[in-house]
Amino acid sequence: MSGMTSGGTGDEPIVYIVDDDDAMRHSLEWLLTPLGLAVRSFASADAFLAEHDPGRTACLVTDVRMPGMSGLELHEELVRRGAVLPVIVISGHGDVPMAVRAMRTGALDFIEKPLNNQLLIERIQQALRLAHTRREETRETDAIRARLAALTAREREVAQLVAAGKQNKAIAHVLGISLKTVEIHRHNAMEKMAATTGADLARMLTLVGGVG
Amino acid sequence: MSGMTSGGTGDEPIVYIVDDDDAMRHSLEWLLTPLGLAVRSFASADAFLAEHDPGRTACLVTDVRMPGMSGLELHEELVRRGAVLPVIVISGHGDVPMAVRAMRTGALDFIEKPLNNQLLIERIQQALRLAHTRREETRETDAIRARLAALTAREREVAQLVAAGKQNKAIAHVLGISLKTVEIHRHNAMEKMAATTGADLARMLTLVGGVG
DNA sequence: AGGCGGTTAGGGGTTAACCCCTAAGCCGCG
DNA sequence: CGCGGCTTAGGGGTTAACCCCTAACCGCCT
Repeated sequence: MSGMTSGGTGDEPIVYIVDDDDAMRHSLEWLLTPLGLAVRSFASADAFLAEHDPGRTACLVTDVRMPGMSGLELHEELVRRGAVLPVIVISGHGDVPMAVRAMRTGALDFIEKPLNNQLLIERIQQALRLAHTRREETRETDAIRARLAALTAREREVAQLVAAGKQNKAIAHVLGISLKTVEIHRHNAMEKMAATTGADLARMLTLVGGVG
Repeated sequence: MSGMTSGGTGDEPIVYIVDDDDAMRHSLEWLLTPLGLAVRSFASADAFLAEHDPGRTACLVTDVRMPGMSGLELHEELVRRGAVLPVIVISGHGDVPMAVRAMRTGALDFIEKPLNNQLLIERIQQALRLAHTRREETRETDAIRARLAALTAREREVAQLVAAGKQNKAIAHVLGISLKTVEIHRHNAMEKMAATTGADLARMLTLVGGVG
């Protein structure tokens, strides 16, 4: 469930900025762009949610206090949506409970204004590295999921039983079909999944959560 | 690397309290004990580090400001030591950076004084549930590690190659020994590891990080 | 010196996995 | 209606895995 949105090759990392304050957005753009970072900024959480590309290697820098949806609510909404992009929350009038809430939601950091530019840049670079790592980690599982989706229903059933270490005979008994048929499905599944051995198949399915 | 300390059966969860303020410690004891919770309190981080049982299902409630090692330093030291117990940090004079630091270190929560007893109890119960879950998760891997340690060097080598999906013939070639010998080691390894199939073995070794 | 655990190796047989080929019934789509 | 994809199934052969038994060599400890 990641990385299969917006097929473009746009793989350079991007920094999303969400802040209702025009001056702050521009100031951040002026700070980050010279570093060779791609920046895309939004004046509201809704604008960000509507227009950003969830499939991209990116991080988000969001202010807390904004008209409409707050930065914290935006963060929580992203988590609800299963987003994986690292989030840095900034705030002009933050307090401890607010910071704790942001961190519990999974923010990489909660930074108070006035911003320490050096610290912010460091965090953003850390966030992008993290985004890249997560992307790498999901790359293989995405490929596996894609191949898994190409299996027929029967092949998937057989594949799961194979991955569980059952032998063909047992699988045939469980599914109420012939040993020969199991061998066919097993072979097709292994081929479609590009698995060399049964252990390979098992590894792939557990990576994807095929056991449940 | 967990749960193999202090062999006692003491499996009822315990709440560790670290605070230099006698009144606060006693107040927490009086709050928690009536709930049926085992409580053990310490007046300093050093005392806690010296006397607590790292193998136990437990959580830690620690104040930040204390003579000697602070609560944050204690938390960081525990993380360095690979501890897995959930930590709740409480503070009378906390600020945002302090809260962020605690949360980044992995605290479950950072709570300001005066304490909201109901909230604290809730968090402690959540922490103990989490500790229990983590313990369950490490229980199997601990058992696997123990069985793995009972293998001879040769058996471990063979087991890893088996788990990698290699067939006996290939393993024999790699190790420069006879197919027969591989079969013996394989059989012994499977028996000692209580694995029914090669896939089982693979699962165990990856759980323990046997591939890395 | 004898015993014990680890490593090595073979004989011989059974079962399971894998490979190639054929083939039939079913269902949807052009 | 025929074609293709999915599922079903068998024949027949090769290879690999698994099981039981014997047996040698080495190092270490009693």
